[in-house]
Amino acid sequence: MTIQDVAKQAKLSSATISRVLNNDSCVSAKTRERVERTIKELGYVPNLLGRNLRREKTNVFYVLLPSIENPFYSAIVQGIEEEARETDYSVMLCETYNDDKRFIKYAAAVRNKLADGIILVSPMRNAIRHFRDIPLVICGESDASYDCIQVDIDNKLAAIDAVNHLLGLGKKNIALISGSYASGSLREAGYKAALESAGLELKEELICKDCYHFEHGYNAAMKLMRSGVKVDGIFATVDLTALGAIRALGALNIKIPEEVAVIGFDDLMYSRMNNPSLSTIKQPCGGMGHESFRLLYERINGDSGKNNLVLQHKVIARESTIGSGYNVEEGL
Amino acid sequence: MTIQDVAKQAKLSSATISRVLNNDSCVSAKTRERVERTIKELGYVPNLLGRNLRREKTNVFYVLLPSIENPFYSAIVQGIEEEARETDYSVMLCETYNDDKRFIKYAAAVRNKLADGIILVSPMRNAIRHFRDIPLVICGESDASYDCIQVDIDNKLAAIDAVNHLLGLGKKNIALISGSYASGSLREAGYKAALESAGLELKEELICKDCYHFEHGYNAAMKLMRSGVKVDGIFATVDLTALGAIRALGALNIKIPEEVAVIGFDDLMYSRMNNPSLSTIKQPCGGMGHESFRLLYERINGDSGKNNLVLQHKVIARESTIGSGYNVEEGL
DNA sequence: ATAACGATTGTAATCGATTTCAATATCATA
DNA sequence: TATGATATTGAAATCGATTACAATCGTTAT
Repeated sequence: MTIQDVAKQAKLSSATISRVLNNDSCVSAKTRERVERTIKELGYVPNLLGRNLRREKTNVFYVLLPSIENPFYSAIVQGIEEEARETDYSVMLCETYNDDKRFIKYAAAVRNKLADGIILVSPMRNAIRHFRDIPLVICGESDASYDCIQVDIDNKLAAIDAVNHLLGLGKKNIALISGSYASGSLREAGYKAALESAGLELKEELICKDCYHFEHGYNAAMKLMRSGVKVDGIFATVDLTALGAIRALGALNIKIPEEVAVIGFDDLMYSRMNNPSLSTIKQPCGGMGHESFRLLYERINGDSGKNNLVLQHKVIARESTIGSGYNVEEGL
Repeated sequence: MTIQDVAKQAKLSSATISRVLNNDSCVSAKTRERVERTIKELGYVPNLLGRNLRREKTNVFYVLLPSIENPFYSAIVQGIEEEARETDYSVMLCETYNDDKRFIKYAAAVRNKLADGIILVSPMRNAIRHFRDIPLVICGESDASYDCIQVDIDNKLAAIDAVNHLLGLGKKNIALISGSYASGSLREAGYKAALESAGLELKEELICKDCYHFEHGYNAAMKLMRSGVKVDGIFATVDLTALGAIRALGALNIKIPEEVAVIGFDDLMYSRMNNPSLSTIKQPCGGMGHESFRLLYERINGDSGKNNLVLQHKVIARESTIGSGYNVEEGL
């Protein structure tokens, strides 16, 4: 069932069918109707390979993310999809597992004309080099040194806000549980800046690095609390490690937030479900998705100079810092 | 940069270049080498639109899932991707949000030759009809009435095992928190069967229906406990609602598992992180992914009769049923 | 030397759509 | 009626690869 079959059946040329399909140039109302009827009769659907080959365009974007396991990405993707729905573009999700082979493969797919561009969500630093020659937007984990369109929040400022929230509760011995990716470093910088502004001394023994997963946060908090150093607050640069830390504090029968207050970063779906619910920094994930799509779309369809965006974050105070002051049921 | 350019540069015909690209028929070692050198020199990559158009095959499978927000799917997808890596197939993830328009769109994409087949993960019952004429495997949420390849566990048996686990702990008043999708009904059937086998009376007031999210579980448990009915165990047909129930019990200062034991279904990543950690039924997600891919692959590349698979589930006992008998650190 | 054969390479058709350019139909005007 | 302008349609080239078939080359057997 091809456009030729439709043409034959309607006693027209394939050119005319194509014009109808594309609302193109001038086709008389009569023939247009005849064509549409025939198409419906035959149940014809255009072969997009043929079309895309001819048009040199697929109207598909790839969204590359490390893994769908991390629910933090879900809201970003949803934002992207919402925006895509307003256009004639489709979005395909691709897991990279931060594997170079995957990056190369998907970059090649764009060069091979299977997609028009890529939105790279939270990429590792070394991933960027594979995409230099490809329409690209980076969403999260941005870096001033990248020469491409980027959408992110101000991670340093957000970290300052998080630490200030703990300081505002009267905490003075605030530990950091951090990872060493691009925005991790910025958040660490924010932690240090906030302590300095408050006139507090920076203690190396309060800083735990290389923490990415629940277990890392658990172990880091265990070590901190058993080390004998005084700790009354913890800022974890991702919620996952904050949740691990809370679990460890619970195991040690330490009262949250009275003895130790905990704040995370990301606002995972599970952070409000946790017991105690986790205070955190909320990124405008939906907005980041929207803007990422929009910028890539504009980059490809004409009007766009390079355009980096910085969106606004928000402090979410829950039980892990303000205790019973937070109403669980209301939060649900 | 097309195959013609390579041909011109190497002073050969495009046919020969194509043969080299496809390890096809007989090309002399000398020319093969010359071609490969030229390809590398020019940095040529074949246009897959042209190739796929000619071959009438894309070597792409779509994996349709309701939303990546639910981390339960992540392990299935990972299994699919692992298996795909062993072949020359690519996998594209597509969110459906259980929206008919999405189903239609992706089914059309296969008819349009943008992909060769679809793995439908946990589809709603009404989704199937859009795919009747398309190479399809259903992964999870299977149903005897579907006429297509399916991979799943024995949901009824798994539910029986879950309830038996509670019964084994001496619980006698077991409530059900359930949703009404295909496997939800099977799990409900298992719940009833287990009670019957144990000679226990089925009490309608212990059954809460239409629960899918955390909030639903929370509200259901609240209602149960405040209703005055005696409850000493809860079986929730998905972990998300089990976690909600646990949160509610906590808010009511009810001791878990001494007063009420809770078991869920799915083994989300967060279930072991929860406080108390959640006992649950673990599905062999990776295996389901593997098998789904393999069956679709075989369906498309020849040797396959229809082939439905039932894989083995497992009971995971954690704090929410066996209390401190479960070692947290070990579980991490 | 030549026919026959296999190995290698080239020519041209093909996949299914779009689009340029040319051809025809339609209509108004002189 | 003839002319020109405009609206509508068709023929054929094109996108970039694959592949059936034909053509060429080198080698061996007669």
